Amino acid sequence: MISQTAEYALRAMVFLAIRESAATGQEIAKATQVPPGYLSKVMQQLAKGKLVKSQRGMGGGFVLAREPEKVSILDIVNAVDPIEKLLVCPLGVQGHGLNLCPLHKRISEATAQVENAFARSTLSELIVESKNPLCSVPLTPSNRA
Amino acid sequence: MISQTAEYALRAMVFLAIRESAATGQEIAKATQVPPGYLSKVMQQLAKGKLVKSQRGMGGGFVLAREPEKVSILDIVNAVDPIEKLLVCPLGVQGHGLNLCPLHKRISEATAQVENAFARSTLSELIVESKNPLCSVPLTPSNRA
DNA sequence: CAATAAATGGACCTTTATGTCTATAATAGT
DNA sequence: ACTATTATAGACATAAAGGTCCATTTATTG
Repeated sequence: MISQTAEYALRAMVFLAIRESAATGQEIAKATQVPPGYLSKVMQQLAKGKLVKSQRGMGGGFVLAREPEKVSILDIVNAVDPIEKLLVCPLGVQGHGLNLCPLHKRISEATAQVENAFARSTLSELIVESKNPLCSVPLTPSNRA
Repeated sequence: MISQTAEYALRAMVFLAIRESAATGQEIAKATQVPPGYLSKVMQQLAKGKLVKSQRGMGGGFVLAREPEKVSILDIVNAVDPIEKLLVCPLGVQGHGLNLCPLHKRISEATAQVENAFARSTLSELIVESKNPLCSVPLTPSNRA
C-alpha cells in the first residue's frame, strides 16, 4: 500500500508530534525502529518538503515545521514517495485524454480514494486518538524531551 | 498503488475476456504491450491461481478459467501480487493484537477500502462498460479469434 | 515418427528500493 | 580558536522487482 520509506516517514513525524520538542536523528531512529542511516535520508526528504525544520550542531535535531493539525498523512507520504497518478494510459494509446478505459478508471478511482483518506487524516488525530500512539513507542529517558 | 506485474495481469485478463477464445502468450503480449518474456511469467502465476487455463502445443494458449462475471479485480491482483495486510504492528511492539495504533489503523483502513473496491469490480464490468475496453487495444487480425 | 507450435522452468541480467558508511559542513559550548 | 555534536551529501552495498533468454516438456499436425 505505501512504501517502507513512507512508513518510516510517518513514524518519525508521529514521534516528533508526540514529543513536541527537537529530537536528533539517533533518538528518532531508536524510538521508531528505523535504521539510523536510512532515517537520516528520510529526514532530509521531509526537510526538503518543509515538513520538518532541521538544525545542526549541539542541541540541534529535527522539529515539526507546522502544527500537527496542519499536516496530513498525504503531505508526509507525498514528501518522500509521491503516489503516482495514472493520468496517462499505461498502454501507449493516445487520444482518450482523461477518458480512461474501465480498468484504468477503477485503478485511478482506488488511488483517489486512498489519497482522499490520507488527505483527511492529520498528524494531530494520530496522537490524540489513543493512549497508544505509534504502537506504544515508549518515551524512555533517552528519547523524552 | 498496484505493482507493474498486477497491471500486466489485469490487462491480460481483460484481453482474454474481450477475446472470448484461446490466445497465445505472444498474442496477449502484443495486444497488451507487455514484454513477452515477462508476460509468460505472469500468465504462469494466473494459471497457478486458477484464473486461466493453459494448453501447450499447436492451437494452445490461454483461456479464462471462469466466466468474466465471476472474476474480480481483486482475484487477479491477489494471484500475482497479494496485497500485504498489515495486521501486525510494523514496530516490534507486542501485545496489542488487533488494536493497531491510529497510524496503522489509518493505513489498514485505506488498504481495506482498496480491497473492497477491487473485490466489487468484475472482469465483465470492465468490458461491457465502454466502447474502449483496455484503452482501445485494437483487435488486429493477428490477435482476433 | 518427425516437425512444429506452444507453455514451463530455471538461470541470468537490469533497475529500483532499501540500507550502510564515511567525509564534510554547520552550530554550540568551553 | 578548539572540540564536541549534529545534520548533509555522496559513494557504496544489498535486496527485491522487473525483465530476458534458453533448454525442456507437452501437444498437434502431416
